[in-house]
Amino acid sequence: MLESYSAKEFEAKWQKTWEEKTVFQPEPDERQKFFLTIPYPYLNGNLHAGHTRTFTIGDAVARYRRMRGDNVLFPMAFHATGTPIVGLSELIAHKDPLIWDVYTKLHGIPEDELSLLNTPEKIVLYFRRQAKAAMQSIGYSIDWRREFTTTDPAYSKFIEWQYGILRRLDYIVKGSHPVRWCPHDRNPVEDHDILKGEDATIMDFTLIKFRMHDPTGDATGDMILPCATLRPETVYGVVNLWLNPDVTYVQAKVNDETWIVSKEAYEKLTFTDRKVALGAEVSGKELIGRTVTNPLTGTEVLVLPAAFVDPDNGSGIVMSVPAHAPYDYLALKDLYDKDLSLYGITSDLRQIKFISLIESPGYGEFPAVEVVNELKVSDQNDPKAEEATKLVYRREFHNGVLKANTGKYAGTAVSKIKDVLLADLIEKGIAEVFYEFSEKPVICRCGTKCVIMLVRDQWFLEYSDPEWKANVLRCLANMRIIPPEFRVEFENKIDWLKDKACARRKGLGTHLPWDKEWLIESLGDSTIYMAYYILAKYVNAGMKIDNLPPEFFEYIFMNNGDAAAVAAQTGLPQETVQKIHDDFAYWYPVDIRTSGKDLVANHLLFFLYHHVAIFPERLWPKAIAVNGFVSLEGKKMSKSKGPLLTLREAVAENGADVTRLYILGNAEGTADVDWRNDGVDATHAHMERFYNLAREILADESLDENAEKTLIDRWMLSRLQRRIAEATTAMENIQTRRALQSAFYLLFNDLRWYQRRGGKNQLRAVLSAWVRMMSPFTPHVCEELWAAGLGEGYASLAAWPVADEALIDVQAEKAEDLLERTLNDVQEIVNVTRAKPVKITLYTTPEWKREMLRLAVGAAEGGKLDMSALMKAAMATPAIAEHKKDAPKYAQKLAKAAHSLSAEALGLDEFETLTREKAYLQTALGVPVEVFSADEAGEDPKGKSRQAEPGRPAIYIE
RNA sequence: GCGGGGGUUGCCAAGUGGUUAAAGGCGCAGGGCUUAGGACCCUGUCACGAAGGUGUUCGCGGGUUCGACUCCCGUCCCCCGCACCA
Repeated sequence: MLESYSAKEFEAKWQKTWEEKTVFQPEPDERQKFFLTIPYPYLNGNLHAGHTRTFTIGDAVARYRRMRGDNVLFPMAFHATGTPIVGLSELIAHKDPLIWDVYTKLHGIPEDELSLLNTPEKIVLYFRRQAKAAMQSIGYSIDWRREFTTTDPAYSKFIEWQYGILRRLDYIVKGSHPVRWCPHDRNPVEDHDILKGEDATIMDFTLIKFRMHDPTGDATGDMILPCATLRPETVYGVVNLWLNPDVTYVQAKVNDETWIVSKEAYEKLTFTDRKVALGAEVSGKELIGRTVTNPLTGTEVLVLPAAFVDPDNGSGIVMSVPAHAPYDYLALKDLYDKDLSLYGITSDLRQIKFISLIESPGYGEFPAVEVVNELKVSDQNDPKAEEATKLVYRREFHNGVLKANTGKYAGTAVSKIKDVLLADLIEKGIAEVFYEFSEKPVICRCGTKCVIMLVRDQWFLEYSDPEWKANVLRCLANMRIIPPEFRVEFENKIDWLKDKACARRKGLGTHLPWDKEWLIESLGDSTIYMAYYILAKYVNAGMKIDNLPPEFFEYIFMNNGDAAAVAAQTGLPQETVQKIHDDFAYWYPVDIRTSGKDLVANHLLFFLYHHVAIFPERLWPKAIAVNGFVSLEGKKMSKSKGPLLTLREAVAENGADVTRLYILGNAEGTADVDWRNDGVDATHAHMERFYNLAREILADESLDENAEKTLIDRWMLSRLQRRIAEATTAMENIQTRRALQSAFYLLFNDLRWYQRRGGKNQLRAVLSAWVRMMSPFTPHVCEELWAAGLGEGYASLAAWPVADEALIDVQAEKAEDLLERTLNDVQEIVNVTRAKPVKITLYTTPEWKREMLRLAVGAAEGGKLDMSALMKAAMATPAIAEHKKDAPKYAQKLAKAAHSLSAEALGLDEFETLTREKAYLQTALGVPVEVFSADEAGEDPKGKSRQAEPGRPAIYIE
């Protein structure tokens, strides 16, 4: 009896062996090096199936490269800088019920352990241990001598050095930017801090400053009525202003001006960089009926009442452009027959002429009017007014062009005008920017309504710098991007990237060396840390670098200076300094970084930016591979809401190899893997079959590899070469699914056919290649099998098989094809006729049809076949001429298929093949089988032999 | 809205101009394995068909072509990213 597939036992055994025998701890040598990195995980929870996918892809690639003879460095570390861990420790300390649930149920942490994690340090330590154990439990070939955490003091030293360089290069500048802000917490809010309004984005409105003259005539008494708009160009079409008569407005000192805005708007202004002071309240009613001056056109317009004006949106004052804005048109229309004398308005509002300023195809003068009529919007309170607004906005934005009445902007596309105009208006002092949420309200987890805060004197990484950008694009152009269609995505994102705030007040991390109040933002400290892996080995071995000067780093990483000088300055042995320097020179640059696709627009971009800024071109990264996510039974995984599958759970339930095989075999590239239990079970069953078959082969002492190779032996070896070639190509392109299809599933089927056809002597040779091909994917079971008699050393270090062209045997493959096709044809006839055959006769093609096919293939051109020419040639061929009765019919058939004619079928002696395999055919069909050539058909009761064609024997079933 | 990816036979998923009714897996059905089997092996799985055939399919609607799942145009739907957050 065979031992059963006991993954748990031997997986642990091999993991221990790898570690004890330091199998994956590379040192520089004469081999080609390969440095592979994967973004380290953030330590605010356990590793889950998403991490598992990215890491396992990386591990498979590392193992594959290793087996191809490269000296592979695959290190791993842990990310802890930033704010979430601090927040988490507080929530755990307070036993926040939601967090408690998430971490006990989803992350599977026992309550007593969780309750101890009440400081950031304890969390980091705990999850670091968990993560490492999880990674070891799935068998990653990581060099753990190099692990570190981003909160290590030595790492901080490295980050300080890096930021010193960036500062020196003038890539770090000061500026201000708007953030979502919680007034209660006095802190920016992140997505996961938000209770409601998570999708809200910050939109920049233009405030256009309409001027209300002081009735006393003193210009210093003028007041500003700022109108917030997303379409500043429409200032040319303003015919009145809207105020809500039921809203309380306030006067406010804003810098040196007096503004009138809604109370809500005033509150928002206090969070901007303006100097503000609250003045008297003033009701909307009082202002209605006054006139104001359009600051751009100088036109005087009336302030009118409208209910749609929301005091909590913009300034609470709206400019009215009825030609292009449905709400404005509707509100004005609503006033036509109203008595407005209580506002002192007696003029006929119908006299107000609309001003059209945008030309767009499909619309006339007043698109707003047209759309309102088209959608039958009744009034400003009709929900359809919203739809009408969006419709006009969309069409005008994309297709609209400014008309002559916009002066120097005439002819500009609406889509291009905003930034230009805004800059001009600001320059003229008649407009300002005002930030507003796209969705409201936005509520912080503490229950407070969030505002937009303008953070001043913030440190920025100047990613918009044109030269820096150009260098990153150049770096990208020389890189390999996998999958290739993601290259354009990278290009777009580089183009789009703006300056990024790189310092924070809160959280874990490294202080800015020149401004200690600030902590370096955590994405910014994770950009060139792959270089630090080289150093980490020495730090872990006891070297102290906490007080090392920049010169040390300069020498190690930039080759500036010399070992002797650095040794003298630092007190380190010169040998050590030299060794680290040489290690770095050997291992760098990064040969490939594999990552989830969520990091494309942030981390991976910064990774390129910082490498380009700091390192010389020869040390820029060589390749990036991007992969998709993992979903669970079709549902998106969520760390905070579930469902969640942790790496440890997956391995505990299914074993390391099955987990790896499933995750690598079910999707590749940016497609998501769907983790489904029935699929995992099926993978488990396959794994077991593989193991059992392999054990059977290993136990079979009758195999004689040196016996003369039969057709089926040659076929098997031929197929094996093809599978090797396919899997190799796939692995070169990091297509794990495709690689596994060939290396595992299809090869499995090939082997089944081989055995079914009586093959056996090559089983061991096939198994040897098979186990080696599977080793990057399912390393434990492969070690187990390898050690059971396939070879010396470790499967992990054995040579990846190389396809041997000489073993590709086209004849053997064609013969097997013919056999399989013939069996299928017989089967089909049997199915259709529902006959119970007692004897089957096969007739292989007559020679003249082969001649005819040969002629036709030669004569076919551009998918066409000239029948008369073919027949002429045919009749000139004696072998065909003898069959002139049947020849035209066959020629016709060939002509019909002219576009796909192939000489394929001519390369095989079908009669010889089928005769030789008669015994197998009889076994497979279960009845006696006779084989004739149609040229000597013998007894042919139904004349079936006439149907025989090249590649397709005629069949007669009795 | 912008950018990227995608919609294939019950499900997952290959396939980018002809050898494709369309790989492989799962599921399902039938048979075998001389007790059982959720183990293994074989067969079938779009429809019709008493001779290997024919018909209809690849989100939807058009077009190019001798020929399209594959190319072009339009349209609908789904997923990811849009930042200061890891």
